[in-house]
Amino acid sequence: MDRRASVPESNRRRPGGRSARVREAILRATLELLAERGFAGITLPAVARQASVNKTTVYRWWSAPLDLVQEALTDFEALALPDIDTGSWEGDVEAFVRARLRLIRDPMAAGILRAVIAMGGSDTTRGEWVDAFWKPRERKWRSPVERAIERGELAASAREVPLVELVAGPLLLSHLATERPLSRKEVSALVATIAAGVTALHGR
Amino acid sequence: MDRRASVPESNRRRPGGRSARVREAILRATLELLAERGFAGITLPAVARQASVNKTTVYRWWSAPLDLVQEALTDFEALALPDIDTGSWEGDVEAFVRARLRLIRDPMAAGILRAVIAMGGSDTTRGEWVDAFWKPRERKWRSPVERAIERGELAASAREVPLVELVAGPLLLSHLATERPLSRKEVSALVATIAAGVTALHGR
DNA sequence: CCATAAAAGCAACTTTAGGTTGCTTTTATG
DNA sequence: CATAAAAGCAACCTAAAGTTGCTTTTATGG
Repeated sequence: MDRRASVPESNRRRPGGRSARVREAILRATLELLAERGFAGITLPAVARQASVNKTTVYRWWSAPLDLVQEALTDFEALALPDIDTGSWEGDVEAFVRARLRLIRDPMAAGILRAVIAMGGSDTTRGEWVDAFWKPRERKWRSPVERAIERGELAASAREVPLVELVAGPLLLSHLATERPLSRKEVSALVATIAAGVTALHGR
Repeated sequence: MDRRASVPESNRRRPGGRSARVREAILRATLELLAERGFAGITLPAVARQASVNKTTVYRWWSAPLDLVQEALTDFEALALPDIDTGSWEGDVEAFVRARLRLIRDPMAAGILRAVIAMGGSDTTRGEWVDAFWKPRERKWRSPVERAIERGELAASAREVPLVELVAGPLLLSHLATERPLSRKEVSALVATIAAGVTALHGR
C-alpha cells in the first residue's frame, strides 16, 4: 500500500526529532513557494530545495503538489480569523475589517490568498478543495449578525445582507487584485458606509 | 537585433492574410489557456498546440509567456466596462453591479481575472504590469460619483467612499474566491445597502 | 499573373527539470 | 547500545521546453 499523501503527523512511525524538523521545514517551504510563486511554483524538487532537504525525502511522503499544499495550509493558522465579539455589531464590523487588514498586509498571507484564489475554477478536484478551504473561515463570521439580531439591534431581514462579502470584498479587491491599498480615510469610510446602510435598512 | 516581443501588429512586414490569422489564433489560444490553466499554463509550445500552429512560429514573434499574455490582454476588449450613465447615482450603482455580474459570470473572463490576480505580488515586473492593467478599468468608474456631486445628489464628502471597491469587491470575493455566487436577493441587498449607506452619510 | 521574399511549417536536435531507483549514512528509540 | 526507520546521495530515465537549418506556402508589388 502506498503510504504517501495519506499520512498525518501522528501516524508517522518516528515523529520525534529529525523527522519532525524535516516535515516542518518542508511544509514551511511549501507555504513560502506558494506565496511567492503561486501553485505553479510547487513541484516536489522545488520544495525540497527551498527546505534544504533531499528531494527523495519529499517524494517519500507526498506524491503530488496538491497534497503538499493541502497539508501545509491545514497547518497554517495565520489565515484563521480571530473570534470577534465587541458587544455592538458596528464594533464587530470595525474589528473584523481591522483584523482582515492586518492579515492581508502580511506578504505571506496575501500571497497565499492569491494562490488559493487562482486555484479555483474549472478543475473540479481543486475547486472542491478550495471550497472546503473557505467554508470554515466564512462560517465563523455569520455569528455577529445573528447576535445583533438576537440582541434586537437588527431586524431579521438583516440576514439577507451579504455582510462577509461586503466587508471583506473591498479589502480583497484593493489589496490583492489592484494592489492599491485603501487609505486610512477610505477604510473608515468603508466601515461607516456599511454600518449606516445596514442600520438604515434593518436597524431598530 | 531581436525583433521578437517588440513587434506590434502594424510593424509586421506582411500584416495581411495568413500572418494576421495566425496571430489572432495565437492570441486567442493564449487567452484560452490563461483562463483555463492560469499563467502557469502559458508556455510557447502549449500556446502553439492550442492554436494549431507550429511552435517555431510562436518562438519567432514572442520570446516569453509574459509577452504573449500582455499582448493578448491588450487586445481583449471583453474586460472593458461599459459606459454607465443612468441619470441617478443609485441607478448607476445598480447598472454597474449588473454589468460586472454579467462579466464575472463568463467563464473566460472569470478565469482571466483570476489569472491576473494571481500574477500580482512580489515580482516587481509583473506587479507593475498588473497595475497598468487595472488602472484604465478603474478610472472609468469614478465619474458617476463626480456626476452625482455635480448634480447635487451627493455632498463632496462622498468622494472619500471607495465606491468601486465597495461595489465590485463583494462580487469578486463571492464569484472568484469562494465560488459561492450571491443569490438574486443578496445582490439586491448589496445594492440597497450601499445606496442607503452613502445616501445616509452624504446625501442631500 | 507571375516572381520573390516574407513568413509558416517541419524535423531533428540540445537542454533542462521533473520524477525514479538502489543503495549508504544518520539518528530516534526501546 | 543495537537496530530499524528515515534521511541523504548519486546515477538514472523521461518528458517537455527551447533551438536550428531547411523546405514549403503565400501575400504582395510590379
